[in-house]
Amino acid sequence: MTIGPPERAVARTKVIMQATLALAQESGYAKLSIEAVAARAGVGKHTIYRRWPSKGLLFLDSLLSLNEPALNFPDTGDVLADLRQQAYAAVDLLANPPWGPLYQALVGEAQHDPAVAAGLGERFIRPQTDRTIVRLKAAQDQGQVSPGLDLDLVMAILSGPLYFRLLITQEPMTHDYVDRVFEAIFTGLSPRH
Amino acid sequence: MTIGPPERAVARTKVIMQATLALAQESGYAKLSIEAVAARAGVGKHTIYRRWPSKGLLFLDSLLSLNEPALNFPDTGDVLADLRQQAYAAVDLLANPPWGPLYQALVGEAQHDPAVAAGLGERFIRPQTDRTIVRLKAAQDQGQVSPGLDLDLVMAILSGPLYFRLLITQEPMTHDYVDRVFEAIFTGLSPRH
Amino acid sequence: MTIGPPERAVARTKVIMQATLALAQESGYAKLSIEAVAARAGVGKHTIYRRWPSKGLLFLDSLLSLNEPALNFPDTGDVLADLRQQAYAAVDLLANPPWGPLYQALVGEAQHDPAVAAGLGERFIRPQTDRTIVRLKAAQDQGQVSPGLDLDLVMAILSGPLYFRLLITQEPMTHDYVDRVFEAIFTGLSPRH
Amino acid sequence: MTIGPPERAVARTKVIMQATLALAQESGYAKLSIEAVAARAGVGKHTIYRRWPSKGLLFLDSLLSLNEPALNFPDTGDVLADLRQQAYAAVDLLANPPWGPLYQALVGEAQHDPAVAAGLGERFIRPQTDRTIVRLKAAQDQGQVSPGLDLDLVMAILSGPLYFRLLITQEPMTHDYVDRVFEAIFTGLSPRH
DNA sequence: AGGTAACCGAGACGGTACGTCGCGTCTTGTC
DNA sequence: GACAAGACGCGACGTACCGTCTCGGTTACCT
Repeated sequence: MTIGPPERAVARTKVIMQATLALAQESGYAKLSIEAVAARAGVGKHTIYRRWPSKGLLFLDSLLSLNEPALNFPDTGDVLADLRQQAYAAVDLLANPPWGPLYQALVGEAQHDPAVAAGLGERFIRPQTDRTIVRLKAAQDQGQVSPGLDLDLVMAILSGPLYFRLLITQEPMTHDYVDRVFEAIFTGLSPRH
Repeated sequence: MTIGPPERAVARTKVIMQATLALAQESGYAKLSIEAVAARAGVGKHTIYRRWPSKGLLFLDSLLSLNEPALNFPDTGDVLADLRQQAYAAVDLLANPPWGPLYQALVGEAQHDPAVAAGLGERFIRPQTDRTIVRLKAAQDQGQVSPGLDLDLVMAILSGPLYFRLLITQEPMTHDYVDRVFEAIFTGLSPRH
Repeated sequence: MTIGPPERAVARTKVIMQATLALAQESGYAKLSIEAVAARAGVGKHTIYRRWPSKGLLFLDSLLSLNEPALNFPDTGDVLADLRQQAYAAVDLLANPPWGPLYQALVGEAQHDPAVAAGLGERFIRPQTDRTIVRLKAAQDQGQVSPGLDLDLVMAILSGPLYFRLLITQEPMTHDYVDRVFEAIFTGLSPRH
Repeated sequence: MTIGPPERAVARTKVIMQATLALAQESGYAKLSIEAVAARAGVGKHTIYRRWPSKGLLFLDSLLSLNEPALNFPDTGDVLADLRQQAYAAVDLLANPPWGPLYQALVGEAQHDPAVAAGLGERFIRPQTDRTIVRLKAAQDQGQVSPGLDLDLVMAILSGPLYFRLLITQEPMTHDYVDRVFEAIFTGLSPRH
């Protein structure tokens, strides 16, 4: 006896998401077309255009509809270990299908379409970052992290090398890579460390 | 009796590059079309297809044809200061038109087109990285950098946060941001530093 | 305690007719759409489809709902003069808005849609013709018209040139044209007449 | 060694005409679509739009590309007999497939689209009329037709009843009908004739 | 100097997809 | 319980580019 959006609409949305993901995985985002999504979903094109203004935002929604395997944000008391766990989880997600290639394409699209960039930022990056920052804040309160440190900056420093690998060098991301990044950053780059 | 590439071909290539850049700056890479480039350049479409196999590679070439303001890679003996200078130069380039938005679009395209990714890697990222590594190697030899350190990894750690800003959060990049990244990385994230 | 059609239904029909006519006059029959009629009339599309099976028949009804200015069919005893009066009246109707262009469009639609052709024949042409034939019959009885003559044929001969002008040459129809047609037909085409 | 339009273009035009006629005969003009013509002709839609601005004009051209079986315009010296022959020929053409239904649809379209009306007038009606008028002029010179008579008007009077039948009552057109029209017009409608 | 081959602009061409419109059918929720 | 509002599958619209393909009209090179 709850009130909400008509079930029909929900069902359409769902089938469209699935068709989008299926086609994106089969042929890649570049060859994805709204026409093909509509055909695959057994849906009129207008039903898609009614919900999404562009291919990019459709794709963003469909990717986010894959309920991410709950990137865990543990708090064991050891902030370094916890961050490493988060990084492992992120790598596990981004280095493997289906997320990996799709996410890469999504970030690519964000460079062409400001609306996608905004959506990606608000709906994926920001929440993800916030949860990391919660952990960092706790560590900061316990004196494990420099008091005045900009925690968004820490996020950028920890994530940056991963994105560099995903997007720029496009080499495989592994736990080992995470380990080496962490070691370099936290053990220090200078010989005296 | 000079030997070299036919001058006309060179001239044509040049006008195509210029047309590509002009259109990309006016309307953005997403709306760029080979059709429009040909029209703007006063050139047959075939003349473009003869030289470039795809829009992405045409765009890559045209961007690289902007002789980058020679990112300088100084060696003053102070490796940290030199790296910072490099970062400043990179930010000056990437944070401002025309390079900034165009480069962002190029990296975006590299996510959709492996050929662009390869070209970008070989012709821009790799050389850039190599020159940085030369400087790091020198520092390493002088004992200013940990002996066993993977210098490609250092590059990733230094560049990563900048790319994160450029591509993910899409916030403005400034010298101040570089300073804060360097301070966090080299002064250390833990309170004891 | 009166018996009759529900008044609300009548009212709704009326507003639909008006909307149809208004749109047809504004944009022409070709651009008329049931969608637009419903919107203009402030009525659900279903309400229209419940009453009319096609755009053509809706338009036919709406045109006939304009109570034609009672084409008069006089009987003054002079059949030629009376027919001429009828022709004048027809021209007055068909040569001027709103009837003129709308009727022309309706006849056009009748060429594409047999249902419209049938409706037009039964509900406009046939009654009109019948009333003319009544007058002709009287004249025939009085010996003013050849006894064996097919009066439907006479109708075709008198109307034909008017329709030719309306539909084929699409030149303006005037009383003068009627006069010239009548003179040629009744005075005769050969010089001996 | 003549100069003219490229053969390829001529060939395309021809195959498009044929596809248009085939589809129009199969499904009727109302259901004809440029999309379907393109598919049937094995041609891109743009190739059609490059040549014709509307479905109506495409159809007009395709109908006229059926080289009409040379409606003959004889001159035997007997103008009445010659006109009757012309009328027979017209009826033979318009009363039978393929011309009949297609021509009817074309005249219908002319009521919705001024461009079609103009084309029809200039490219079919006018030439047809002119040839009839040539015959009438000769008769007039020989004193078989009233000297001052508007010959366009004669054409309207002779054609009108045929078009009335084709378009309004939509009954079959036969030689017999022609005979009855001619008898009524030329023998006279009044009993004294 | 003339002949010929390569190159070029222009753009036609078969396609694919775009984003929009209207069809006729179907919910949904309101009055 | 009738009805406005409009979602829906569908088909077609007219447009934009794709990458390939003629088509003539210069170059520019080689006898």
